[in-house]
Amino acid sequence: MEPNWLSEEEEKAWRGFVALRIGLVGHLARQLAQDSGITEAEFEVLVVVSEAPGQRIRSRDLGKALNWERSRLSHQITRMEERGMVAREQCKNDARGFDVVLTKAGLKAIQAAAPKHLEAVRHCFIDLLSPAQMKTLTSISERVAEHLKEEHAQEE
Amino acid sequence: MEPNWLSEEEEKAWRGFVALRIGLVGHLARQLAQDSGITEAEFEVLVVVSEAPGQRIRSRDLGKALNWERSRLSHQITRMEERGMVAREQCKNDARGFDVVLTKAGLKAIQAAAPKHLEAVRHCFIDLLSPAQMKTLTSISERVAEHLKEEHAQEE
DNA sequence: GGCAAATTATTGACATGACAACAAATTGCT
DNA sequence: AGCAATTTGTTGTCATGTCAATAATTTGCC
Repeated sequence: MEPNWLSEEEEKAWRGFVALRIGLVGHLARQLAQDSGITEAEFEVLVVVSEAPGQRIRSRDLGKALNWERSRLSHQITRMEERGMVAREQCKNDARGFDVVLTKAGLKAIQAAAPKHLEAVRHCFIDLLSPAQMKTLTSISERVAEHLKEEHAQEE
Repeated sequence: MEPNWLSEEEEKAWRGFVALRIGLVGHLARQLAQDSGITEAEFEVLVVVSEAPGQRIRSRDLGKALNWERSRLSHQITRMEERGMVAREQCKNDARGFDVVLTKAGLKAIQAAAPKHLEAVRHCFIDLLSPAQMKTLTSISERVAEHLKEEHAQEE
């Protein structure tokens, strides 16, 4: 099979994306750890739980919102429970399920972290983009997401 | 501090980027594992080493090319040595240094994996983008990379 | 030459995440 | 009701990555 190598433009776009992902995500993770003492994973969980009605959400739904594997979520919740950020409570209707509930400490943590993280995202990303660039990026994301969805649908 | 929340457009761009990064990278990693039985980290190392003159590169330079931490590279090379893909050899001029050398098995692995991975990158990303989108993405990457570089320079 | 500082690489401990095996409860079909 | 299939969640194991501590060597300056 003769590979159809990337053109120079394509190569630049691909390498750029790879560098962007690694550089930006790494930077934001470090910033979050330094400023707020929490990890990105913890931040993501806290955001979803804190936005849920009653600051309580069923594990299943949390997993869907984050698009995480079951086991990953389970491990993460265990760790966050140990750190006192969330608690597990039995689900009322379904004896299989658990609700993840925000604790006071968890609420404090997310309230302290969110504005700083938002500021970092603005400063290192959003504010660097023109409206046109932002629109293009959104359309790219949508296009790829759509494709991956189809791809994944075919596998089943 | 009153947070300056993201507008709808900004939110879409940011969430889109996050989803793009996770979805695409995850997909490519799985594809690489299934098609070629290697991880992304292994692939990256093999690419750089195989492109180096004599298919040999000093650990330090490999680290710079990949932009990896020392320890990460050291662990990774240890694992890949165990799997027979590369070997360590003493550096000639510098008794501190080691060259990472591609083995026959490593060469085979990268030769088998590269076209498939390239095809996956095309199919799931590059071929989905218009030339204009590609240019915009490149400019976004450059803009953010430049910013992060400045940011990082200030810290020192 | 000689010694402090920088460079290069390794190691161990720990956090995280992926995968597979498992357990328990619910659903759906007959 | 009854039983298989599905859903939900946990657990153990392993691969990977980060951080801090360490060791060996080279470089730069006097």
